[in-house]
Formats: sequence, C-alpha cells, structure tokens
Amino acid sequence: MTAREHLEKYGIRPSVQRLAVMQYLMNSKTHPTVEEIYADLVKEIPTLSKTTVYNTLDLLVANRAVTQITIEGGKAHYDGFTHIHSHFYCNECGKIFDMPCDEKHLRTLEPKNGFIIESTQLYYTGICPECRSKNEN
Amino acid sequence: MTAREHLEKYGIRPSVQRLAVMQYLMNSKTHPTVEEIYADLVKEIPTLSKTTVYNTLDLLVANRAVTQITIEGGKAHYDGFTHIHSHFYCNECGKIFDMPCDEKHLRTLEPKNGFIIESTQLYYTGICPECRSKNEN
DNA sequence: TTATAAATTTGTAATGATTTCAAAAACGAG
DNA sequence: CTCGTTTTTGAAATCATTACAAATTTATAA
Repeated sequence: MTAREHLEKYGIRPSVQRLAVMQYLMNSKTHPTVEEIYADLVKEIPTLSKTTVYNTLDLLVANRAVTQITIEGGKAHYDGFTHIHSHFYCNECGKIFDMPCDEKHLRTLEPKNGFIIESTQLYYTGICPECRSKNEN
Repeated sequence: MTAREHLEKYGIRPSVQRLAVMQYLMNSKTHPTVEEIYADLVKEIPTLSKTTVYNTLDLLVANRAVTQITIEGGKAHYDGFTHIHSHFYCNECGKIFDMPCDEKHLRTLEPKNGFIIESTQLYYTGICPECRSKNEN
C-alpha cells in the first residue's frame, strides 16, 4: 500500500508533508524519533518545520495510522507498522526491536470490565542478543 | 511489608528520603508523577529536593523495587505495586488504572530468541467507565 | 569520641523534547 | 480570481529531566 492510500484509508488529507512523514514511517524499521524524522525529511523538503512533523505525527496517531512508542520516557518513537506486534527495548544500546506477538493470546489478556480499549501496547526491556554477546567477551 | 523492609529486600540503604518515597508509593494507588510525589513529601520533609526524588526513583527502578510507567510520553509515573498487572490509561481524564493480568498468559507471549527480558509492560489506552458514562449524557 | 572517607542530599543551571501561538502560505469551493 | 478554510512555519515559551558541584549526613577506623 502506498503512503497516499494509507492516509486516505484513515481519512487524512494527503499534503506533501503528511505524505513524506507517512512514507518515511512505512519505509523505516527503526522506530524513529521526531528528531530523526525531521533531520532526514528536511533534506527532501528544505522548508519543512519541526512543528509540522509534530503536528503530523499527532494527527496520524490520533487517527491510528501510526503508533506512538513511549518506552523511553524522554522522547517518543513512532511506528508505521500497524500489524500486531510487541517491542523490545535494549537497555544497553537503546535500540527498539519489533517482536512477534500472538494476537489470540494478547486478546485473552484484555480486561473485560467496562473499559473501552482503543490501543494495546506490550513491550519488554532488557538486553538484546548483540549487546549480550559483547558483554560475554 | 513496611517500606523499610521493602528497601532492605532490594538492597537499598534506608535514608529518611528513600523511606518516604517508598512509603508514599506503597500507599498510593494513583501512579504518581515526580511532581506529585515531591509536592506531597515536601510537606513532611521541608528540606526535600526534587533532585532527590529523581535520584531515589532512579535507584528504586534500577533495583526493581518500583516500576516506571511511561505511557504518557511527557512524564513518568511510578508504581510501587510489584505484583504482575497491566495498566489502563484513560485518554479523556488521564488517569492510570491497575488492571488484572494473567501471569501465565503473559509469559506465553514472551519472545524466545536470545533477548534477555528484564521487565515487561503491558498497557491499554482508551476510555474509562466513568468518562464513558459522562459522554453518554 | 574524633578524624576521615564515602555516600547522600541539595539547589542551581543547563538541556532537550514538546507545546503554544500568530503570521504566512497553500488549498478548495464558488 | 476571490474568499474562507486548512495547513505550514518559525520563534518563543513551557516543562520534565539531567548535570554538577557544594553541603550535609552517615559509616568506618583509629
């Protein structure tokens, strides 16, 4: 699916900036921050403002076109991959990994008591394989 | 268990300030922020510094005596309730609720592929029952 | 106890992500 | 094209958190 189709699917008007941000997130596997998104996109769109990146991401998140990852307290990461999955945050290198996550099991965990669930986030923190093997040396 | 015992259990020296923070979190069911913890404790300990609250919480989290909740990107909440449970964040009122969470099912979701898991966080966002009934009026 | 070292606390200043806001620019309907 | 609406922009303000060095408290040993 193209970025344009993705935006339309969520009822978001496709401006140049919105398309660029959406496109960027769809291509990215690294869960970028606002800073990273801005730094890369300003190369393509020199007039781009960081505020626009913030506005756009807020809009995308509000319409569930992308997911906000708030594992690191300080700054938000964004994820354009919308299928169900969990995340792993490495305490050593700071990278965030996508993890498989069985949807059926995840669903059985949902509380059933009058709360309306709009989104679910599951994440782990610890040490990734790479940092682990570095430590063993 | 007393706050003092709790600290000792995690190998943390019990200073007046640390005891106060630990005690506060053990009594609290509302997942307070640094600001809230500080504002309340400074009444008891007038010389208390906000930096100390930060230091103490960092220490408690590093030793797993409390959990840091990072649902809201902007600021961290803290949870002194150490049994396994998930959280629910209400998008409307901003309150964070404790939710039951079946440990066995949560465990089956864990990825088994070389990642060393040190902590697990599961949370939902949506509308709480109270805000839901307000909206229906 | 007393001296000394180590751990902890404190307050201020700096940092950095995010928000606010009003003006400018782009867009869309008639 | 023109008017009204939406979107973007940039600068300034806000707010949580971190850095850091001085001051205080606590632990240790003579």
